[in-house]
Amino acid sequence: MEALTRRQQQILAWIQEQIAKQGLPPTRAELQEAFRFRSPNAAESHLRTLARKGYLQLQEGRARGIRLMSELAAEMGLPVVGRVPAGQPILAESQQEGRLPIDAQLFPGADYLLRVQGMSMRDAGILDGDLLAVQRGSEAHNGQVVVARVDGEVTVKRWRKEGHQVFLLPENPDFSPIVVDLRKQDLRLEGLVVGLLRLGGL
Amino acid sequence: MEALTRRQQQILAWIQEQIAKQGLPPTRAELQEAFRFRSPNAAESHLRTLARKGYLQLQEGRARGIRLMSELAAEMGLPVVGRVPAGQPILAESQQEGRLPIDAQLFPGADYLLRVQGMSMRDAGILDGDLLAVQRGSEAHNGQVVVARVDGEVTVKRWRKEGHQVFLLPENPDFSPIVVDLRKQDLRLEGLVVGLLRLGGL
DNA sequence: CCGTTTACTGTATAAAAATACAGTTAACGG
DNA sequence: CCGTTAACTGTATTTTTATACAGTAAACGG
Repeated sequence: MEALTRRQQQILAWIQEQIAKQGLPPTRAELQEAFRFRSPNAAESHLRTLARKGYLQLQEGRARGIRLMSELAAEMGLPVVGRVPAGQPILAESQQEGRLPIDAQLFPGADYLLRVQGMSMRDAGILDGDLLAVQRGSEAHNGQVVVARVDGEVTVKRWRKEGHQVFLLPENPDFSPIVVDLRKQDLRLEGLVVGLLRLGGL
Repeated sequence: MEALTRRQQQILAWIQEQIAKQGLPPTRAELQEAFRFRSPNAAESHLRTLARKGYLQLQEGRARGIRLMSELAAEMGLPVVGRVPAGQPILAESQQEGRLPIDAQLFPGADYLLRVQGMSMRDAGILDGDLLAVQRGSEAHNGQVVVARVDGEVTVKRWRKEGHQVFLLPENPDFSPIVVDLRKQDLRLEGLVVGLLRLGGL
């Protein structure tokens, strides 16, 4: 996204503040008043610039027809990803079950929701069918619950790295740890689990 | 707050929907269009009525100057309830930790979020610190996970009723079932667990 | 150096939006 | 049964609001 000048940042920030405080986007005249412009066109052209740079959308002919893009993005919620076939990228359109209207602030940083299959993380309170909020990333600390891909298969496990070996630890004594030798096997860290959602009762 | 007629409820609901979907309160003309009124005054007088009854505020002379009352605004999302002292009602203001911006559609029917204390439901995937979405109600089927109050204490357990006895079953062998004889002891069913939310990684 | 962008002033005007006034019909409540 | 409220129709008239057009001055970028 194209960068903003200091003035443009001030104006965008003020618009965001107005929406938060007043519950309404401002008019050109209100923007003019707030910044002591002597011409409504100063407001108009700032809005056009912000729209051109992709920070907001203007709805023509509508009073207060200003829509922040951040607002639009937040409204889209998070995609829900189901079974991921070996080799397929996680966010492939074909794997998406849909979207859930989740506020971006709820799981900060989350990129998608992954439906859990199996009971290998049972003792960490992660059950079959649960939705995990996943933040994409390729680095993890030992002990974090991660989404990883070993030989094309996507799995959720606790991460432990020691030298050239990675241990993907289940949290269920019925399952065995997966040991990956990075010199011999392919391992890809897809992301970190940053939250969990279970819909419906038990 | 004064009650609304069915028509007024429809109109208020539509206004709320518009604000959520469009990011803007509607104009009189948009309300007229949506409900196929042949006069803008139909919209105007409905708005006045809703304002008079305290459901919204009209800012005169401002385009789209409709503001849902703070109570309604505050009621967006769900309240988060923490430790509930014996005897206190669950939704007592003093016990609320805050609110989380959760879309009503996410956990249909949920009235509040209850923070779990302890590990008695561990094997049902409910861990200490988790948030349970609770639907208030005083009836449960055997096998459902419920929020109940025994002798003033709030607890989360699996429900089983047999005649005049209720078994509140933990899901952790380290804990013992609570057996309540309805003829001798006080038991109140506070609600059903309809979802679970775990914020942050593990 | 010269074209482009930023950041405005100043003046107009058409369209959108709020809002007043005058009615009608049906239901509701005492 | 009669006053009141709800739920509208129909017409007008301001105010707000968006937005076009014509400029200016300074900064920026190659």
